[in-house]
Amino acid sequence: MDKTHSSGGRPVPTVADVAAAAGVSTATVSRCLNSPTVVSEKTLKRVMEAVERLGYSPNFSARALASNRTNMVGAIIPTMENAIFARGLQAFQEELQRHGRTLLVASSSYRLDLEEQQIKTLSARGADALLLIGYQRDARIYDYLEKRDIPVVLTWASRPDSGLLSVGFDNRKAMKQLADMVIQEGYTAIGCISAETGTNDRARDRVEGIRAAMRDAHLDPGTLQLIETTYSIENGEAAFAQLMSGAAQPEVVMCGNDVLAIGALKGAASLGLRVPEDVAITGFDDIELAQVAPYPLTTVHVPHRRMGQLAARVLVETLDGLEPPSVELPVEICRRQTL
Amino acid sequence: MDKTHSSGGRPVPTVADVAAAAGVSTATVSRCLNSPTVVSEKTLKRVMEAVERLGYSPNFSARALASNRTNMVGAIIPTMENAIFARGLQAFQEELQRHGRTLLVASSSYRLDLEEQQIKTLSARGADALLLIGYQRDARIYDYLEKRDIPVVLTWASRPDSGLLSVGFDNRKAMKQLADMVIQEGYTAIGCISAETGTNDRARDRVEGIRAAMRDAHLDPGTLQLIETTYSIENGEAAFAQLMSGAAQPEVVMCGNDVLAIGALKGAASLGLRVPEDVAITGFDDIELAQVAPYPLTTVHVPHRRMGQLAARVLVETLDGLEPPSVELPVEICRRQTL
DNA sequence: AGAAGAAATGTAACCGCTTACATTTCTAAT
DNA sequence: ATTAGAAATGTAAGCGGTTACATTTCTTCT
Repeated sequence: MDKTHSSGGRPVPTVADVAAAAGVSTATVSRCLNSPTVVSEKTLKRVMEAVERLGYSPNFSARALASNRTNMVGAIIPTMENAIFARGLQAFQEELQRHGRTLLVASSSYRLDLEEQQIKTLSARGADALLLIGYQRDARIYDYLEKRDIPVVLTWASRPDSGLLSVGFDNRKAMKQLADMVIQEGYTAIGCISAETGTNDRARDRVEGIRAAMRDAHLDPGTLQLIETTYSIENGEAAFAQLMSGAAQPEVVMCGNDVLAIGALKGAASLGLRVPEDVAITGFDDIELAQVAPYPLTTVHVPHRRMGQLAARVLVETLDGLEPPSVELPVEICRRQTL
Repeated sequence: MDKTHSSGGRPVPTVADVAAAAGVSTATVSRCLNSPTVVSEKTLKRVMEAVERLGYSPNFSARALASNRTNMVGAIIPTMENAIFARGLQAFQEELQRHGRTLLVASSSYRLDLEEQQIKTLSARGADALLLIGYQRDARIYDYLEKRDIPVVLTWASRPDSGLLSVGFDNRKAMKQLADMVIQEGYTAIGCISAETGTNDRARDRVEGIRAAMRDAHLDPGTLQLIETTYSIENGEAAFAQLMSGAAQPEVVMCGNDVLAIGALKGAASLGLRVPEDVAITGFDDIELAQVAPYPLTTVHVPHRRMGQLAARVLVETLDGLEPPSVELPVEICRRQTL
């Protein structure tokens, strides 16, 4: 297929065509498009008319090659199926769009090896900058990105003293706050359903927050009944059933996220347990589901949208040569009916 | 900043470096990477070792410029916040990834003008192909894309006879099927909460499906009580309240999607109405929410994941020069407790 | 009017890769 | 051994922009 012609149409115009049409050099056309201020009013007008008339739009790859910037920003998230990531990503994308950048997406399925692969793919694809979730990954990856001058923003976590740019919140502190409240209410037999803590720093930090609260209250953190499973309502339900069938039934089940908590809630219903009278349940994230559930869920509200938006802003500023500081966003305990 | 050097590191290697290291020409290096079969076993090995040793990875923009393909596929969806799009997009992305393509994302916020702008942006960014939602848009856009040889797949709808490639389902038929069932159950006073039908062909077709069912059953489609609103639980609740406060209260409220239906369900609860005894409610999409709602929702199940995956497959095939046919996916009525 | 300096524009090298075409090397048949 | 044809490799011309540097055209001041 002849790539300069579409079926029966005329060739796609290039700078040279515009330059010829406007009677100027290609350099001037380029300047009109990229820094209109350095060009005279008159030529600008003439060139822009030619651009309009020919329906010219600059070839992206050529521009990227010559200027060494793609204006694309990559995001690597575990999965868009999780509403929290979808929401954060949407806000991220909107803010990027506002700044003339385009979003490249890859997903890791919560696997560190796949994430590393995606990081390489997206940087090879020319992403100018990257958004990543959490902080846990091989140090060599950070080296690789630094060597390539690809700025990174970490989200969904906060590492103010790591030297890495982040826009997120403190998972440990947030969960500890919730656990403090739980313990304050008199609960001592605590169960926890978490995502896998081995490969997921957010999950690990949250569990750690519970343990810290227990220590503070002179409860033995060793008594925490922890079940790790993967993200789904069904798994939450199964884990809940398992917890409640153990020797020492917990009085409260703290879940690593709302989806697992909804599963626990379903589990309680099918075991005929009243919530919170027989067993209290808490979540994390405050997704839409949390408020619509049979019992409105007590959970931790995370400002996902704001996080995505700020992450974009911070990256764009970095690309513009500034050095914006990391941001730690506040979270809020939402006490509803399950505790 | 010196782009060939990172802070203190060595320059990023190019084909020329690899060629020199392996003692071959740049053409041979390129061939090793792109069509290893035409190169001799021995040189291939030598070149790949050099690639490995130098940590070479081809410059994306240069490759795109020279070969006129970016291996990026764009998707323009209303918003990722809607779980159905997030889910479909995730499947789309996974399948693209499997075929060595990367996903570019833009969002239109359900606005046709923004969508058009995004289409232009993504094609200017070099997207090799595009996924779009629905079929309603200016004919000139299809011309534009055809002129640029950018294949498109339409999803979330089915237009077998339009000449456009689509992987989707028939919204009208699906909703009619549900409405047939509703009418079969003896309901005649029908209300409907829909997304805006003016700019959303899926919404329009679904409402049309209800009307068609009414006509078939000799009910006057003019009696359909329709409220249009935008996507959110709150709006669904408000619309429901409005419907029920009218002179002729509907016996059943059919909603354009599950989110609106959940809102209606909340509305019913706060009005003290029993579902389905006092008023029946139906949804559309079968998102997770539908099964967890206070009353499990009667709705239409749409195979979002499968749609996203097939859309990717069809686009990749098209890019590979094949001419895959459009696909119309079956939907399934999920009768649960709200009807 | 003439000169100095600023502003606008032009020239052409370069970005890193692919690929058409030319050349060399190998294979196998005469 | 020779040679035609196939296979492997090399040469170099783009791809379509950007931008450093050179040149021309304005201003403005003496």
